[in-house]
Amino acid sequence: MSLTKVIDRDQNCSHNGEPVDKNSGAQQQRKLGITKLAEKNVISIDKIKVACRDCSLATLCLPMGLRPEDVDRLDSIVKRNRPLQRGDHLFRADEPFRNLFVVKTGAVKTFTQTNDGDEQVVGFHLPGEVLGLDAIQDGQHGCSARALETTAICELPFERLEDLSSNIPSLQHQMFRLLSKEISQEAEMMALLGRSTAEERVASFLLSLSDRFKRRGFSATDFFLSMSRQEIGSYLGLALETVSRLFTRFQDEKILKVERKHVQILDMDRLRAMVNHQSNCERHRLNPST
Amino acid sequence: MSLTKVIDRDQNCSHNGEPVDKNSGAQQQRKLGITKLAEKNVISIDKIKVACRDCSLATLCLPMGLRPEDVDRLDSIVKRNRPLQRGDHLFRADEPFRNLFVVKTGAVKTFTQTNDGDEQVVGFHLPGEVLGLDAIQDGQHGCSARALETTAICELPFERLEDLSSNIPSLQHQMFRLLSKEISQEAEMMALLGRSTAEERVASFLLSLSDRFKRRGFSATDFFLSMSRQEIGSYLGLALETVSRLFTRFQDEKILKVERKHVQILDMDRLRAMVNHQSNCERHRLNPST
DNA sequence: GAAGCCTTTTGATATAAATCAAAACAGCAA
DNA sequence: TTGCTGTTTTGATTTATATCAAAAGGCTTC
Repeated sequence: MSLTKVIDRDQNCSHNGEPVDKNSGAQQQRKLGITKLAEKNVISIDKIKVACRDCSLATLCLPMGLRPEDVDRLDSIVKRNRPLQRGDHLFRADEPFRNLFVVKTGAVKTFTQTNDGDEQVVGFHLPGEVLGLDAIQDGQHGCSARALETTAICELPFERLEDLSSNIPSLQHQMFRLLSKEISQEAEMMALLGRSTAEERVASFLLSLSDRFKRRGFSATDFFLSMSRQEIGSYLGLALETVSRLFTRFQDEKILKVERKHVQILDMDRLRAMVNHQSNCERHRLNPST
Repeated sequence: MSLTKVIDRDQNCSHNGEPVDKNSGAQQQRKLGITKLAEKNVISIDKIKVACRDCSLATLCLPMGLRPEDVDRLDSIVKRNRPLQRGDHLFRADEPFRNLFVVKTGAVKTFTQTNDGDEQVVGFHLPGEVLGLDAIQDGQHGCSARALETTAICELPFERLEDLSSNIPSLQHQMFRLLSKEISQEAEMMALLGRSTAEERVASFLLSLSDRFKRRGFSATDFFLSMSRQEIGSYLGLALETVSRLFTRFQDEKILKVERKHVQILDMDRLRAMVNHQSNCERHRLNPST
């Protein structure tokens, strides 16, 4: 039956479900046997329908900082549909905008079409992250969104959210913060794309994922990528081959252990150092004539 | 006296003052004689203090779409200080966030510091554009802002703006739209930086300026750049030499006429075509083997 | 109006990363 | 199992753009 299949895929494709005990790494998550799988199946279905007040993402997501009664009012407008399968569209560019979406479990990519027809990835979205913010402006989506793996979504009708915001100052404040956060993250990404080397971009990308996983209760050093090298490259403005080569190099340098989609960060400090110093020291070192 | 000097500089450095009659190009703006200058002086001082309801930017700026009485309520919280001189800071990165700023006349750049000490430009802001939106999130500015020329600013205490938003649903809506617009513009910029050639970036940049000038009542084809090649390059992720070379090339190809900061767009269509087709056709044409 | 400073242009060269190409590998279906 | 398909890795080559360098041109100051 299809719900079983959902969970089945979730187990096989990725790890980005509900936060797990921090001691159990991604490896172990993957190796859950059939018996556990059935058990988890039930849990997952429950969790998809869980109310905001009981949701483990409450500290990351929109309800953050709201009073319990306000969380319930917010909850009352949230729609929770059946999970998306890998490859399913959440929305498409040019569709009319009606809802904001929050990733509950799984992962989503957003992308636009380039002139030459292939896609340009503009973002990866993990549990607790909100999609559709760019569409408020002119009432239609500026990018498409697709599930990278089995993904549960909370849907927030924007008009109702606006009404609620008018009546709950702390929710309005939270909305402003949310939108502002998106702006400053994008600005950081612009700086990365405008200035950095391939090495720095890939290092930044990994650190960003690591950090986001950590905040969601996953391992910061051991995780699965739910996107392809192609998609990473598109997001970072690099060729997929460049991404692959850097993964290999980082592995050779004992900074990472990479096995296809499975990444382990072995030397977080050196990864961080790349982001901080690469653009000055490293670069100049290559031109000793100066 | 210093106010005279303000206007004086405004005349000499740039054109981005109040919208002018569309027939008078940037060239003519520059050539205003001393008599006109004095006259304009008075007008400008008036205009700096003009209320939202009488402001020529009302259709671009925050009051857009508000009822007149709500515009007045908004106006009541706006602070208007004396203009900034070229090079003056509007705010600095890491300063606490208290206000949003709207450019009234002039132009502002926002930038961050890179590791190696020099600045990375993250945006250019023309009249009617709002600054500081990225700082709502964590209460401090993530970038610095400096006037590129003599610049008048409206200052909006954010807390009071939030209160007002709670009470004026259409203002809240306008705020959401504003923040969302910033998000989608930044996403577009990310796509540009991630994918495009230098040619396409410079073409995009010029088209964006042209469009924004046009909406502000200035000429779309004849304007002064208030930023240096260095700053343009930093913003577009290019070396200043590359920017200069492309200006020269566009001039050779009769697409532009460039004389230092003065730019005239001679062939808008070809400029547009570059943005639309460069990344596919042009690029592939260079590898006829495929 | 000469001197000095900064910005811009132009030229020569180096290089990081893209592109092209093909092999290796993993996942899936029959 | 075997073959098929799509992804990833690895290698060879090309190229767009950065970097280095120096000249030219404006603007400011004395």
